Amino acid sequence: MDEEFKLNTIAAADMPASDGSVDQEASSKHRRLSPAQRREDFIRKATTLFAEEGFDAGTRELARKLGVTQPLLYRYFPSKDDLIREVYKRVYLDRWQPEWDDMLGDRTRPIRERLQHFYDAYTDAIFDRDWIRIYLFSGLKGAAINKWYVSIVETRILTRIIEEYRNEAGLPAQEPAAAELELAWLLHGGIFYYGVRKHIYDSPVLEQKNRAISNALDVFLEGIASVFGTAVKTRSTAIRKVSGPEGQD
Amino acid sequence: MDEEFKLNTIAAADMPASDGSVDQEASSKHRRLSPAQRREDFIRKATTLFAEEGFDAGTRELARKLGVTQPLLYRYFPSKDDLIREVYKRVYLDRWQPEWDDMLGDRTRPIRERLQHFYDAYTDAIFDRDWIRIYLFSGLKGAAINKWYVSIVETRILTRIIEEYRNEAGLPAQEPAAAELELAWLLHGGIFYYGVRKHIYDSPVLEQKNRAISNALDVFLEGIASVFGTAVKTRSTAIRKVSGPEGQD
DNA sequence: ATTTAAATTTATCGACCGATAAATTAACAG
DNA sequence: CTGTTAATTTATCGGTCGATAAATTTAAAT
Repeated sequence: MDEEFKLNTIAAADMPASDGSVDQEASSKHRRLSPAQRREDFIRKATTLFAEEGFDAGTRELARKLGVTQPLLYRYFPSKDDLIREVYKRVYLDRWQPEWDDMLGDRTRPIRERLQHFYDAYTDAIFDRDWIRIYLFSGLKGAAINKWYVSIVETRILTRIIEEYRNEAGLPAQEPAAAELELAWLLHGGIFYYGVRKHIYDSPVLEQKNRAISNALDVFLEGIASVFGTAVKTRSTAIRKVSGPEGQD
Repeated sequence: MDEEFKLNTIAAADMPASDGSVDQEASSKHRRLSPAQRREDFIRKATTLFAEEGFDAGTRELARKLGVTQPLLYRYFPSKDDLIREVYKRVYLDRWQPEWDDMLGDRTRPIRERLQHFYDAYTDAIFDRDWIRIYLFSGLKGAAINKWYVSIVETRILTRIIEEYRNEAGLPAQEPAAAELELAWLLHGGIFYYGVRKHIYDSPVLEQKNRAISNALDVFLEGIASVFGTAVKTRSTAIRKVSGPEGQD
């Protein structure tokens, strides 16, 4: 893990969409694009192609989807691996929102509210077919950036969740124990798996994502309160029933 | 999902191991194996090869690992896809233990004990590098057997967990609501993700798997007890601290 | 020892892969 | 309209893929 990665600091670049299956545009036969635009299109289409078929998808199919020929790719990227690396960057780096760091640590608000706010926003960003499939494909490939990102999740999200919980519960501040981190992984992995079921298994999930998260947080916070032997005001609403579509309160 | 799958009913076949990187055996140059043994070797080695490199791994590399030539494969399998289907069967069907069904429904024991027993056994079977990687690779490929298995998890494990919890908590028996099932997925996915971190991300996890499961069950059962507005004796041990390696009780 | 059946290898095919070089053509400057 | 630059295409190479056919070799039967 020598290569250095750096999380997004500003909003991702916003360029024209061009999402159709074969981009032949309106006008004549061979339209010319600016190098920046063409390069952007390659990365964009490569992301969705690799997300669907894996990184073994062919460069010819990619070119076909862009309505260009295959060798053109090599005017913008020295090799297919370089293209893949650019896709990694888009997925892993550009989608991270700097404000997420602040959301979890904002002690002016109760932790329950912070967690809901964070996971609503975080899953809005990552529960995306392209993102989650590229994430798993790259994980299976053993890509360095995947391992790096896992460590980021641990330090910037999970460690913080434990720290903030201990603070709110009046427990002494300390480095989270391995077993405590593992509990944070339980929550995080449980929520993440919602996205896996939806976009990898193509399985039906509870339609209201925020409901699923809300219930998950209730269970988690009430659960660790009991397990830690501490009490913390956690529930967002009055105790009634598991809030789902059938009991629309 | 027209193809019918059938879960294992008896223990998986037990044939000689042959795990070395290149099986050239002791004796002479070209050893001949019985068709059954050779076929078995192909499936076995294909499982670990595909688990590592995905289903795009070449048939020549597979043959090389077995110390035979590539066309020999086609004497035992009509096509590579047929070999892959056999691998699927081994992973998805043969590892399922029929007794798991009974474990969760055995009302002579408290639900906490049943859950620990089940997840200890279940994860012993599936937290295996070959299993979990083949599982995700096939999921990403959209294999029918993967979707089928997800439905099996839902009906045979998660639905039952909710039913048994409701029973133990004295709640009226009823078809689990979608939001309740989603909570069971939270537990299941959280536990499953332990295996993903270990075998897909190659990330360090809490060494004692049963500890991680035990803590997960404590949080889950205490949590839903609060959320459901019910109380159920759940803790396995006295309330002390999150049981981890540091507080070895 | 000879014969026979089948397990295994050698040789090869057509398709596709990533990549390179050279020819072409669109767009723009004057 | 002409000339120049570079975006794009055409043509192609060497390698690998899954798969097939034919030759070979092992092992067992007689």
